[in-house]
Order: sequence, then structure tokens, then C-alpha cells
Amino acid sequence: MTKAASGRGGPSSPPTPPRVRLVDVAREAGLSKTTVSAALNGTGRLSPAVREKARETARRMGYRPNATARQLRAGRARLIGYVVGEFAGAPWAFLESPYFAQLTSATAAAALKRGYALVLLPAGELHGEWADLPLDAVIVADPVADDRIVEDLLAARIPVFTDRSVEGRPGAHWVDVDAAAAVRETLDHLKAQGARRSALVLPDSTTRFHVGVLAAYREWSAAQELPEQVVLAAAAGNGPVVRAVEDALTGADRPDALLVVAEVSPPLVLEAARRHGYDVPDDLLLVCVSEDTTAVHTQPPVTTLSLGPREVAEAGIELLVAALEEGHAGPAGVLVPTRLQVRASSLRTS
Amino acid sequence: MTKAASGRGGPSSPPTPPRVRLVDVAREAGLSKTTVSAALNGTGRLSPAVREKARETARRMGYRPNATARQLRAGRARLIGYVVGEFAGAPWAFLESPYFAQLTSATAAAALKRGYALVLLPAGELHGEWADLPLDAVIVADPVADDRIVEDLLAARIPVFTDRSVEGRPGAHWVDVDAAAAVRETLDHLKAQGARRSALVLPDSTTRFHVGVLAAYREWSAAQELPEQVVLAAAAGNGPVVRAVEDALTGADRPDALLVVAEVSPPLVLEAARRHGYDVPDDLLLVCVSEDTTAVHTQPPVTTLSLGPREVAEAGIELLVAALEEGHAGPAGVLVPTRLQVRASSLRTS
DNA sequence: TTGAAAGCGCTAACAG
DNA sequence: CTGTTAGCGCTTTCAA
Repeated sequence: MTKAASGRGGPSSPPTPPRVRLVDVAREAGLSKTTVSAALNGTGRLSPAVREKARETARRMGYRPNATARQLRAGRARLIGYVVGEFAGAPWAFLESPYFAQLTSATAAAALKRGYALVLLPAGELHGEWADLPLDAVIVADPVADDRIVEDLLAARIPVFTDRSVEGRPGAHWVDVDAAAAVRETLDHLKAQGARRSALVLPDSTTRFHVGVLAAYREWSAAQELPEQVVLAAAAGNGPVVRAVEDALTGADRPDALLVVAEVSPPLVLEAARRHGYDVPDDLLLVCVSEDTTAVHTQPPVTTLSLGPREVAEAGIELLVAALEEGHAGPAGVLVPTRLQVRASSLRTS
Repeated sequence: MTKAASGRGGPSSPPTPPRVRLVDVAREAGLSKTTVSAALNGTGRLSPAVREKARETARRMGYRPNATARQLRAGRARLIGYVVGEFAGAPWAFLESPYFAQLTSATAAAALKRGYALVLLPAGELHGEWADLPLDAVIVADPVADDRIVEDLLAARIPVFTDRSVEGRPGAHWVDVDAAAAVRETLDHLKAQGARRSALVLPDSTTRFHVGVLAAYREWSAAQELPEQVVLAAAAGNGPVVRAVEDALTGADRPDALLVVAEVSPPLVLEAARRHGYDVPDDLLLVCVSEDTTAVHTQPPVTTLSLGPREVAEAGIELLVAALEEGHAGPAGVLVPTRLQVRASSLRTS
């Protein structure tokens, strides 16, 4: 009694009064824990009078259930970890890319809609942060080849959700875009507009997507018997990518079309082209893989290949939640289509 | 025995084997829960031999402590909620703004460094998501005047961390930038470069920052006896802000300097100025409040006023963690300085 | 219709 | 130096 009355605080009574617990409400209302719990959760068969009394008392006392205790009972925390693998060097830079910004926010929204919250985690070195977190699963967006995170997670028996590279592994689910189809569609479009020397700019990355893009480009060029010209950007970010674009533009073979598969500000690419004496679209057809909304507002507007981060997120979370709640009844993965948004920058004016 | 042996799964044994618990390790190692717990946590005084045996057994069995049970014991979940209030209409758009992208990632990084994980929450309608989450505190970035979220959180006795508008409220902590000082510094700079008609473009928002900027601009203009010209953007986003910039540029009074206090792509502003016959910086000095890295890569590079999201995050998390762990010993709030990055767009060429 | 009691998995008093 | 025991706050059989 005295112990309870003296509070559960440590030394020197803390400024925060002890939280109201279920048992406090029960005592106050002259009911048992069970009854109050049932009343609040709408379960069990209680008389309306009792139910109302319990609810009223809880409200009056400002009772809020302890989420941790509920989780322990339920066996799940409804928490999903979220890591972007691509930026292992700068573990937090990813949010500055419109693609990942949209992917992240759409993922969080889709998860929350189904009652799961997203926890932001860093890529790269600090593996093991997740050890102290009650994560029901972890999403690894665009893992790079040398990142052990997927292995570690799988070894720890935490369900992993990532790209198609994990296909077939137990406990692993995936969602991916069809990089090859997207590249083919784009190059076909450029060819139809008259391009004969389409150059490709992409970052020097081991992401499944970038590897797939490069392979598809080479394949397409070979099949069409058209020359291939690839310039690798040393790193992500506007600076290095713009430099790579300039390299492509000033190379021995003056390209007549440019496909930029790296997050870069479209207006900056346009400006770079102008600086080097190209008129877009007359001298150069331009397509950027980008979710950047500035593409619509440039002069001319820039054609973009959208990877549909919102669709990826929605499809992915749906699959993940199904797997989590029904013991992977459905398929382990799903492919989401890309969208080529044709605008003036890749339309022949003739 | 039989009960334990038959597993704790529901109907039709699930594909996932039951997780290894502390008690399983203890039994296997022929020790007690306590001993294994102490061995794993490095607490207590155990013989090296026993400690090693416990650790080895745990490793061999793939034991991972149940984070939820630990949280329940500890009384804290080391989880911090994160909401951006400004985009109540589009609860997830904020990540697409470089400022919030950096603020968010820096906050997550700073929190994680101190052992706290960040949970992404949506602004606007869906209040109450946090009810089922064991949040130790919630960060509300840039709340808008009509958003009840801060009130709700405080009423639920969840520590809130936000901007200075909550100063003095118990349980509320804040970090803020000195909007007035920043505006004065910028306008002084423009005046020193010869500007006499500095126009201001900012979104029609009730954020403390935007309200403060407008007030400071008016005050400065009055004090300097210079004309004031303010154009409000109807909404956030590149489209509406560029339109507002164009309005400012084509207004009755042709401005000789422009201060854009809204997230907008700097190259787009530059292009808009050119479209309307301005040469930057000869006819128009330009300063954008922006964290967008494209500002460095334009022709000319654009002067930016950086709100220092990384510093805001770092200072904020430090304060918050101190408050959480020491019963708010330190101050309730802190002011972080802004940084004017002067580049060619606001430098008189004469 | 309501209540007592068990137990989720862990840590920390307190005995031995 | 090690083990037994009592909870953290909740939900849920099961018995009254």
C-alpha cells in the first residue's frame, strides 16, 4: 500500500506523475481489469450501463493504453524498418532524391493505412541498430551488391522486403520495376523520333536497377545495330551527374539523344545541353529517369521515365502485409510497370 | 511439457518456427534466465567461464532478445514520432522539399546516434495514429496555426518537440531559427548591393517561420523607408511558386531584387526571370531560401539563405534526449542561426 | 454478465 | 557467484 502510494518513481519524485493504468481505471470505476478492457476494446458481452461507466471513467482519468504492453501480448509491434541501401556511403542522402522521397513517403502512408508504422534506418555501416527495435519486417530499398544487410536480416529471421535480387529466398519478398522493358520502351521512342546515336548516362552503382538498365541498353543497341555510348557518373548528386552529361555531350560521337538514368535536376541538364551548343529537342532528344516535378516547368518540358514510386510502395506494402498476416499465402514478389511521360524535350519538331 | 513441446502457434502449425527465448537458452546451457541475461548484458558478476558458456549457447541457438519485452521492462520504447505540420493538405508531400528531406534525415540520424528511432507520421487528418504506438515523444516540424496536433499530444501527456510557438508550455520543447534576423541580414545584403525595391515571395502559410518572415520584411521596409512588395504563392510546390515569382516580376513596380522564401527549384526561378526580360544579377538580384543543391550549379549560381536543417535537427535532438532522460534539466528551447550563402546571383557586377 | 488468474519475454531485487 | 521470484501493463481463457 505505502509502496504503491509513494509512487513508482526513482529517487527524488519525478516531475511527471505516474501514468494512469488499466487497473487504476478499474479500481476507480469499481470494476475489474477484464471488464474495463472489454468495455474499451468493444469485445465481450457487457451490459451497456457497465460499458458506458468504464468508458466514462477512462475518459475522465485520461487513460491511454500502454502500447508496449499490448505489443507484448499481441506478439507483434506493427513496426516496419525502412532502409535505403543505395546510399551506403552517405546513409541519409537518399531522401534528397525525389524518387526516394516519394517512395519513402508513399511507403509510410501505405503502411500506416494498414496499421503499420515505418521506422527510418540508416544504410551502410551502422548495421545492428534494428537489433533493439521490435521490427515485424524490414524494407530494404535498392540494396547494393556489397551490402550485407539483407543477409544479416534474413539470418536474424526478420522478414525482408526488397527488390527482385532475393527472389526464391525464404522469408524474402520483393517488388521491382521492369528495368529492361522500360529501357526498351524509351529507346524505341527515341528511335521513332529519329535518334540514331542515343547515349546513356548512369551512375556507377551496383543497384539491381542500374545493372539491369545497362544490360538492357547494350542488348537493345546490339539488336538494333546502333552504336552504344555509355558514360558513368562517378557518384550520385547533381554535380557528378551533370559532369557526366557534359562528358557525354562533348564526346567523340556527338549523340543525338540522351537518356539520363540518374537522379538529376532536369533544368540543370537542359542548361548543360545549351551550354554545349545543343538545342533541345532539335539537336538533342532528352529523356530523364526522374520523379522531379521541375521537369514539367522547364522550357521545353522534359520527357521523364517515371519509376512509379507510389505504385511500387503501394504494391509492396500490400504484399508485405499479406505475407505478415497470412503466412505468405500469396506470391513472393510483384513487378510494377514504369511510365514514360513524353514531353517536348523528346519530340521531333520537324 | 506437451503444451510447450507442441509449440505456441495457432491452428495449423505456422511456417515460422517459434522464436528462441531467453528461457530456452538458459535451459540448453543448464543455467538460469538471470545468469544468461546478465551474461548477455554484461551486468552482474559472473565467472568468465559461465559468461562465455551463456554467450556461446545464445549465439549457437540464434537467440535475439525480444525488444518489446525489454521495452515493457524499461518503461520506454526509445521511439520518437515525427510529423511535419506544414503540409496538412498533402500529408506526405513534405519529403519532396529539400529542407524537410534534410531535416528529416538529419533528425533520424541524430536520434539514432543516441539510441532513439524515428517513426514517420502523417500530418493533417489522421490524428490518432500515434495512439497505438509506444512513442516517448513526438516531433512536430513546422506546425500550422489551425492544426490541433500539438494540443492533442500535450493533452495525452506525450512530450512534444516543435517550434518556438509552444514556448512556456509544460512538456513542450522547441528549436527554432531566427527568422527576423535572417530576413534583416538578407535585405541588408541586397541593399548593400544596390537594391532599392526588394520584393518578397512567400507561400500563404500560417507557419511560424513564414509569419515571422513577413513581419520582419514589413518592419525592415518601414524602418528603411523603402517600398514593400509582397506576393503570396497560392500553395507550395514549384508550379504555384514560379507563378508567384512571375507575378512579382511583372507587377506595376519592377523590382530590382527578389527574395523567394518558399521551396522552389532555383534554376526554375532563374529561367522565369530570363523569360520576363531580367538579367540576373544585372537587372535583378536574387536570393532564395533553399537547401536545394542545384543552386550551386546554375549560371549564375544562386545566393541562398540556408535554414540549416542539419543544425536544427542536431540541436533539437540533443535537447529532446536531455529532456527525456534527465527530466528537463536544461533549457526548454534553443535558437539556431541561419546562413546566408552569397553567390553571383546577388552580387552587383559593376 | 462479470471477475480471477495466467502469462507474453524480459530484467532486477533479493535470497541462497 | 548463481538461482528463485516478482513484476512491467495488457488481453484472454476459464470459472463463478
